[in-house]
Amino acid sequence: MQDYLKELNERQREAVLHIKGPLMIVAGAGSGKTKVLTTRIAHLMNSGVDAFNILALTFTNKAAKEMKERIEKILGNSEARNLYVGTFHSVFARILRAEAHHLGYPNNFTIYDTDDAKSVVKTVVNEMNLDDKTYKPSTVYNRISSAKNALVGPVEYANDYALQQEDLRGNRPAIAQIYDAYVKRCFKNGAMDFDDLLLKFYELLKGFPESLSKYQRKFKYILIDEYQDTNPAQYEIIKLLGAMNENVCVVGDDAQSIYSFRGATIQNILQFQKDYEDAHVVMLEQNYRSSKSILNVANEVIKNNKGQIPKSLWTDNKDGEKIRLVRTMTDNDEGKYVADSIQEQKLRNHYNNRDFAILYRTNAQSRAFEEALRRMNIAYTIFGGQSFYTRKEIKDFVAYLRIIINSKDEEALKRIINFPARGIGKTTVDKAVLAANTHNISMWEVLERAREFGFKAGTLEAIDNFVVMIKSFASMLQNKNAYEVAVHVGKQTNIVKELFNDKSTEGVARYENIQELLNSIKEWVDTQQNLSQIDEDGTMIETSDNEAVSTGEITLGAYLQQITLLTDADDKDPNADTVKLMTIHAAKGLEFGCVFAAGLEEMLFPNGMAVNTREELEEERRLFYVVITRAKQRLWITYANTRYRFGSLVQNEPSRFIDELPEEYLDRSYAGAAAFKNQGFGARGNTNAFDRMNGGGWGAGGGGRQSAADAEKRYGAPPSKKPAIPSYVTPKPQSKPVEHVPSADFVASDTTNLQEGQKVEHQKFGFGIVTKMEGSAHNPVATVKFDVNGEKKIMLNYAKLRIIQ
DNA sequence: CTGGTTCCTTTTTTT
DNA sequence: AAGGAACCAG
Repeated sequence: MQDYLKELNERQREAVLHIKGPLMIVAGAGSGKTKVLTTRIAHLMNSGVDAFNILALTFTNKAAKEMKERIEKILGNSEARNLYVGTFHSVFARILRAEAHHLGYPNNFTIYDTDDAKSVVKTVVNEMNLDDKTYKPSTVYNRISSAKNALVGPVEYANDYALQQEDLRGNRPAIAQIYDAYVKRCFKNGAMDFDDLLLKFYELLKGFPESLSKYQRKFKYILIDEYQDTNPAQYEIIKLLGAMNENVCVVGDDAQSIYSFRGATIQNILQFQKDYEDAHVVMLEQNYRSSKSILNVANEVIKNNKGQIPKSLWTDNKDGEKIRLVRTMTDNDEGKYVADSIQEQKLRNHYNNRDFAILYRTNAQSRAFEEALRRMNIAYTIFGGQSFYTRKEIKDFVAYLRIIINSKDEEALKRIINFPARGIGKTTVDKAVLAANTHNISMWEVLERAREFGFKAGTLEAIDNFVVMIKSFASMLQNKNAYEVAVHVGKQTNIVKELFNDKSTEGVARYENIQELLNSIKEWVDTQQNLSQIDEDGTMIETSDNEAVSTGEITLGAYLQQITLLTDADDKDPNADTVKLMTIHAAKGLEFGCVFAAGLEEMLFPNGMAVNTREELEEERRLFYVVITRAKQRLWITYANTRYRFGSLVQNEPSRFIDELPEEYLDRSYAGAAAFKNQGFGARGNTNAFDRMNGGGWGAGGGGRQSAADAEKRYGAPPSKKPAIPSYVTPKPQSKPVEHVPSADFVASDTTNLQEGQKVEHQKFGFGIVTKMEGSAHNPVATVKFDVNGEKKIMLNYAKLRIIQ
C-alpha cells in the first residue's frame, strides 16, 4: 500500500509529501498532474487526515469522478467516499442548500441554467419597456455573468466608470438597471444562476462569520485542480476558506488557461506566491504523454505568448512521427479525409476506435465528421453540445417537478402552465405576471388566488384545474418517492401518452428521452436510498429548516439540483471503444493516441471573435497548445478552403497558427499539400503522391488564397440554393373557397353539443355535414364535409356555424 | 386561443 | 441548416 510513492518521480513525490502549508504545483501538459493530486490526497489520508476534512475542487464532474475512483483504488477501501470532491458549482450548491436561509433564500432554491437565466433577462427587459433587440438576452446575460464572476454587484456595476463607458459605447446604458432587476427577480423566484452558486457562497462566508469558521474548520485541507481557470469569485472563496489553516494546494498550468471568457484570470496562478508568502512551489516538467515531435511543436507554439511562468517541458519518449498538416477543399472533404485516415490507421497500426479524437474549436464543426464517420461505419461519440437535460421536452417535463419543489419558480411555471395546451394563453400569463409584480407575490400565488384578480370564468376554471393538479402532485410527494410521482405526472398530464402517439422520428426520440429521464430519476431514487443508509456526512451538512420535509421532497430537490449541473459529457462513457469528437475546451485533461486538430483557419481558429486584443489571441494560442498536447503518438492538423457557416459557403485563410509550426516536424506530403503550390509559401510547395494518385481529388484546387469568384471559375457555380420549381410540379392546391352567399336568416348556432352527422351551414364554405368531432373541451374542432368546398376543419370557438338539423 | 406559416437570427469556448 | 419568434387565419 505504501508503494504508491514508488510510482512517482522525484518532483511528483515532493509534491505529494508536502502536506503542511500552501503549495503550488505547476504541472505541464502530460506531467502526471492527476496522479499527483490523487496520490497526495491518498497520502494525506494515510497520514491520519480525516477524509471529512479534505476538500478537492475541480471544474468538471468528470474530473471529480475520476479523482474519487483513483483515490479509492490507491487506498483500497471506501474511505474516499467521505471526501468532498466535486466541481466548484456542485460543492457550493450542496453547502448552500443547507445554509441558504442565512441569505434569505429557501433551502429548496432552484438552479437556473443559462436558458432559464436568459429567459429571466428577457422578462425583465420587456417589463422595463426596453427594446430586446438592443438588449439581447444573451448579450445582457453575458455582461451580468462577467460582473458576478468578478464579484461586481448591481450597485458597484452602476458606479463603475469603465463598465458604464463600455455600455454607453455599446448603446446599452440600461444594463446596470437590468442587472439590478434581474437579481431581484431571481431572488423572488427563489432561484440562483450558475454564477450565484459562487457569488452567494462568497457572500455567505463573507457575511456570516460563524458559517465561515464552520467551513474553515471542516475543510482543513483544500486542493484546487486547474487553478489557472479560476475566476475572482473562486479565488476569494478559496482565500477565505483556506485562511485558517493555509493548507491550500493548487495545481495548474498557466499555458493551459483557456477559460477567460468565463471570467477566469491567469493572475490567480501567477500571483499565488505573493498571496502565500511561505508557498512552496513544485514544477512538474517531465511529460510522459507525447512523442518528442509533438512536444517540441507544442513548445514552439507556446513560445509566441508573453507572460508565462518560465518552464521547459521535456520528455524521454521516442521522437515519433512528424505532424501531418493537411488542407482540404471543403469542410466535408475534411471530414472525409479524417474518417479515411482513421480507417487506414486502424488497419495499418492496429489502433482501436478509442485511440482517436477529433478536436475542434466550435461544436458546429462536428457535423461533417459525424457524417463521414457514419458513412464509414466507424463508431463515434460526440461530447459536448446540448446537455440531455436542456432538451426542450426534458425541460418541459422537469418544469413540473421544479414547480412542485419550488412554487416560486416562475420560469418553470411559465413553461408548463399551458403545456400541454389547456387554454391558458399568453394574455392570461401576462396578466398573472403583472398581478404578481404589482402585489409583490409569486405568480403561483396569483393562480392560487385567481378569483381575486378578475380572470374570465372560462380561464378561471382552467387555472383552478391546473392549480389543483399541481397541488395533488405536491401532496403525493409526501408518501410516494420521486420516481413514482414523476411517473404519475407523466400520466396525469398526458405528456407521455401524447408523445407515445407521435410516431414521427422526432416524436419517437422525444418519447424515448422522457423514458430515459424517468429512468434517471429511478436510478437517483435508488442510489439515494442506499446513501442514506450509510449516512454519508449528515453530521455537517443538513437541512436546518425546521419545517417537516418529506424524504421524497429532499430526494427530488437534490435530483433537480444535480441535473442542472450535469453536462453532456457526464452521461457518456469515455472508455467506450468509439472515436471521440469534442471541442478543445472539453478535451482538456484528456489524452489520445491519435489526435486530429481540425479547422485551423482564420476566423475559426483563432476564432474571429477572439482576435481583437493580444490577450484574446494568446488565449486562442493556448487552446492550440492544449489541442497539440492531447496527442500521444500521432497528430494531424487539418483545415479546409471553404466551409458552410450559417448555411452559406465562406472561405477562410489558413490559420496564422500554422505559420508558427516548426517546419522540421511537419509532414506536408498528405492530401492537400499541392494547394500551396505557387502561393509563395516557400517550403510549403511539394507536389505529392496523394495528388498524383487521386488525379486532383481533394487537394488539387491550387488556390491558396483565392477569391470566391475564383473558386467559381474553377469548380463551376455552386448549385443554386433555391432551385427553380420544375414546371411539372403541380402547384400547391389553392384552398380558396368557392364563394358562398350565406342564407338571409344566417345566425350562428350554439355549437357546444354539435354531433357527428349533423348538417350545418358555414358563412363562407356553404352547406356541409359534420363527419368528425375532435379537439379538447376548450377548443373543439369539427371536420365538416362541404358540398362544394370539400372537407375542412372548423374551430368551433371562432368559426360561425348554423346548425340546420 | 391554437396551429401553421414565414421570417430572422445564430455559433466561441462551459459550470 | 435549424430553431425560435413573429404573424395570421380559423
